[in-house]
Amino acid sequence: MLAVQVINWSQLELFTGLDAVQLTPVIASARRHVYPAGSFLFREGEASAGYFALSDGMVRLYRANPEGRLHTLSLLRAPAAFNEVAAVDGGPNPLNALAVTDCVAFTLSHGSLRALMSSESVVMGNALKILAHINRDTLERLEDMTFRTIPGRLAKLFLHQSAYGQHICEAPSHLSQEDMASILGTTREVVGRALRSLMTAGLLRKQGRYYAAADLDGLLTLAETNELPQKLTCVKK
Amino acid sequence: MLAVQVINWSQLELFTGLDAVQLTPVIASARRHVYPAGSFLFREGEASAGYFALSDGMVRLYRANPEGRLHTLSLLRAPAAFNEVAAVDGGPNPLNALAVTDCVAFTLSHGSLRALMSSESVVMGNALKILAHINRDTLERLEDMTFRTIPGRLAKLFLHQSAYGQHICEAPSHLSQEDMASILGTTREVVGRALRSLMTAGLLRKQGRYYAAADLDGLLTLAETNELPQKLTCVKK
DNA sequence: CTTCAAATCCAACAAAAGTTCCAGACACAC
DNA sequence: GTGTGTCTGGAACTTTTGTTGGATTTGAAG
Repeated sequence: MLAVQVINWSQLELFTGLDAVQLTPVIASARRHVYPAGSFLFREGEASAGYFALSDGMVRLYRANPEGRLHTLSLLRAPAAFNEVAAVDGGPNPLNALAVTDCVAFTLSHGSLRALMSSESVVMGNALKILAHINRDTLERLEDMTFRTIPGRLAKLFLHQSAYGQHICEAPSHLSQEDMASILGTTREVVGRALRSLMTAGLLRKQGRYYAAADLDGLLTLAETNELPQKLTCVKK
Repeated sequence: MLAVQVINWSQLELFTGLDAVQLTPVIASARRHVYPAGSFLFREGEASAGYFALSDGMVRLYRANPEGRLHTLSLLRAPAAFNEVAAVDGGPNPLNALAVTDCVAFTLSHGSLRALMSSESVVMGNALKILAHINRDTLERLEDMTFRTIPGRLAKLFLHQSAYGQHICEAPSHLSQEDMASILGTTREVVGRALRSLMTAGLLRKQGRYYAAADLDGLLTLAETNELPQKLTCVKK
């Protein structure tokens, strides 16, 4: 942590297409922040914290209900960017952002971003693409919650070829049951049960402490139909 | 239907702030379409149908699962606009759009919209606001599905002071149980049960054929906590 | 090696949601 | 009127999910 944390602005989606000169005002208006593990980068409902570019560490974006159950929308590892919605419209942050590890982030206020967007229309175009993309992802999450059972969602999580996009940085095998539960919007016990049933059905197998996908076709079927695929007892004959 | 259907472009959120001159290319690139009741304006997954401005009729935006259950995201009455996400990024339509009644709509292709946005940065700025807003709404829907029980969601639907935003054009009292079910992401029977239990709890009452909100505080409590509020048997003493 | 905290396993139970079924009510066309 | 289709009311049942509680394993720290 002694090394000065830097960030490659031009590889953030919001600033792709800008040359070194155009990036100067971006860098000038960014502010660097450090967050110890367990602290909040910002909270849901608070005034817009602006655009966040994470240069080091890991962050959880989530919502919580009054009883304390979490719904983790994203689990991000640097480099990553988030809070684009509130950065763009200046409204309250839609999510809580918690530092899972010690973090370093560069931020741009809503005002700075607006200025940058109006002087560089490339940035505004990038923002448009980003928001459209977030929209599609959120809608997919909504569909999962509406139509998929928990084993189905779990299967989808294990398929993970960006099934949950860049929103979840870890392979599910390295997530705790608690984390999987909060990603799937349920509780730890239910995830444990689902893991066991997927294993006895042969879709997952245990590698050491962790589960690994064992039958990709089966997982896909489960994710799409909510049904465990029928074993073909006689494939040929 | 003999009258030529027109539309006031400048009162659409995407084109607010444009004067008559600036609106000329918008009008020039728009195309008028007529859809009979029961037909599709566009389908989920198909190539971007572009931006839709509904000038007459009523449209349902929904997703369906393989078993045929519907999730209605919006039920819109003219004037209204939709499919902004696919119009902006040119990707496939995220939802199905079905004409509930005979409809007239004006459309802008992804290409035309892109051209308009690059020549009039006001339009791009408006698009940005719209996408951010849709995002917040979708996220709220997601939270509802994650944390709220069906009676809770139903209570929220009845509160309806834009609880479901401009996405649902009818007051819940005029929606069929089937429609409410597809808005809440469940089935007709479950909605019927929830309606009865809300009525016996005194939160709704029946006015003729329809249900009406009877206890706004109670509905609010239910929507927020998933618990029927405790009747205070002795308020003063 | 011992000890502690966290993560896991597992069973039994409770509650919520989904399903199936059928009987009325109502609206509209004939 | 009579039929026909849609919408509603409601019971009984199944499945899924949530909850509780205790036993066991694991990994890291001492």
